[in-house]
Amino acid sequence: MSKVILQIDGNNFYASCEQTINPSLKGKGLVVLSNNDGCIIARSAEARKMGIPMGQPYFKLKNKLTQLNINVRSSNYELYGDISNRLMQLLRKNCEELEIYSIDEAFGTIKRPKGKCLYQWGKDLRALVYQNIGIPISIGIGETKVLSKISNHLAKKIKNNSGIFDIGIIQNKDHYLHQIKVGKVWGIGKRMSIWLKSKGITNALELRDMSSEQIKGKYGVVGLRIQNELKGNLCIPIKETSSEKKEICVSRSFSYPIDTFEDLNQAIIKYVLIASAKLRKYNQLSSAITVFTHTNIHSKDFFKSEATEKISIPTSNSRIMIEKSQSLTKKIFKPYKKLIKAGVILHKLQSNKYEQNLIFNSQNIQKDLYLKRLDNIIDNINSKNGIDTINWGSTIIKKEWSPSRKKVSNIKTTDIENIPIIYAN
DNA sequence: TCTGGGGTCCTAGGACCC
DNA sequence: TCTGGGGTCCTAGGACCC
Repeated sequence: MSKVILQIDGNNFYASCEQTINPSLKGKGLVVLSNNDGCIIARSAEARKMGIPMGQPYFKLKNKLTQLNINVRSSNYELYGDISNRLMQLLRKNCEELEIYSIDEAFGTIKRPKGKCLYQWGKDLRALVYQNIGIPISIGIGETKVLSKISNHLAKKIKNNSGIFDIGIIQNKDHYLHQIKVGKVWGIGKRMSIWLKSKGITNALELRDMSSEQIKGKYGVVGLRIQNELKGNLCIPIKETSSEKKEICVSRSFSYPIDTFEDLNQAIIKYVLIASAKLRKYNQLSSAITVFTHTNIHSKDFFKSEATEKISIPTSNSRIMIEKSQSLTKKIFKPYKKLIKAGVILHKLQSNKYEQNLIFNSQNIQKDLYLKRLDNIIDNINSKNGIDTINWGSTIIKKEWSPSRKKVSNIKTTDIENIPIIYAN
């Protein structure tokens, strides 16, 4: 028995989620848009076949989508998050280890009975997931993360293999690695691709067999690790327990450019509240906060601005965070700049297990406790009734610049009223 | 007119220390 | 006036991921 790495992901995840809660969309052209209905971030298989590209701005393709009769949805992250949780629970039951890598993707491990292909095992898991969650998945199997990623890619690419591929059982992998373009290898992005191509390296096979010295010289341990993984040596381990977050970022594009301090300030306060609520949810504290904003990145006079402040006593308290952010917002604001986006980053996160008390000032202890209780009450109410149910006075704002989601599916799996009814024959 | 949001890891270089 | 060598910690920024 030897351990193998599995790489499992939901096919066209956001589109599949929309199809699951609204089966009339199944088998049809469908795209899902990013926040603010900006870009296309997911496509059903049918939309893909019709030639709709990924990541393109919606406005450029609006007419084409209408012509082709393709359905359009704004993203509904509450729904996708809920389906993702259920998917991961099911995968965890069926793997020995599981690392949740993103909303639609996980790495797992299982033991391979000596010399045995895991095709049937994958086929059973796939059927189980489809039956319970309603989402089609692909399964890639290999000796390392990089190889299991390639396997998953082949699982999708090669027809008639039911979304499963096991490269780990193949002795001579050259034939398959040759088919994988170097830019498709996990960890090789745009920059590294350009450099590799300039050295005559165009596919995964050539990357595996190129000079280690050369890649190490240019990209250090990062490059070397990818090459080693291609050779079948495990260098990037499975991180089973979802390690604590290192930073939390909340940022949004506005529905139209803003240029007043008041608008920026209100946006930042709102993002600070969302970020500090997340921090409390993860039982963490932060000791540094950054706020940033910028104008349109595609414009000639692109302007960006950011500022950071340390927090001497790590906290997750909304009010303290708002106070800190206020001076930062003043720093980053510049008049007459057409700002299209702003955000907040909380960093230097730590567990709240060892939270320091304000031992030097008994009045502060009282105030601290009071603020914590207030945060808890607001969090509880908002988690049950929606993020905006109770808000701080400073965030009661004119809403026009808030990101727009015109085509959001109004069905939530978290709301019993919205659960689809299925009639048995 | 309109181009997402949220992360991680690594490295170089500065600040500081002895 | 001359001004070493080695170490750590922190930060900004690059590159990558989904």
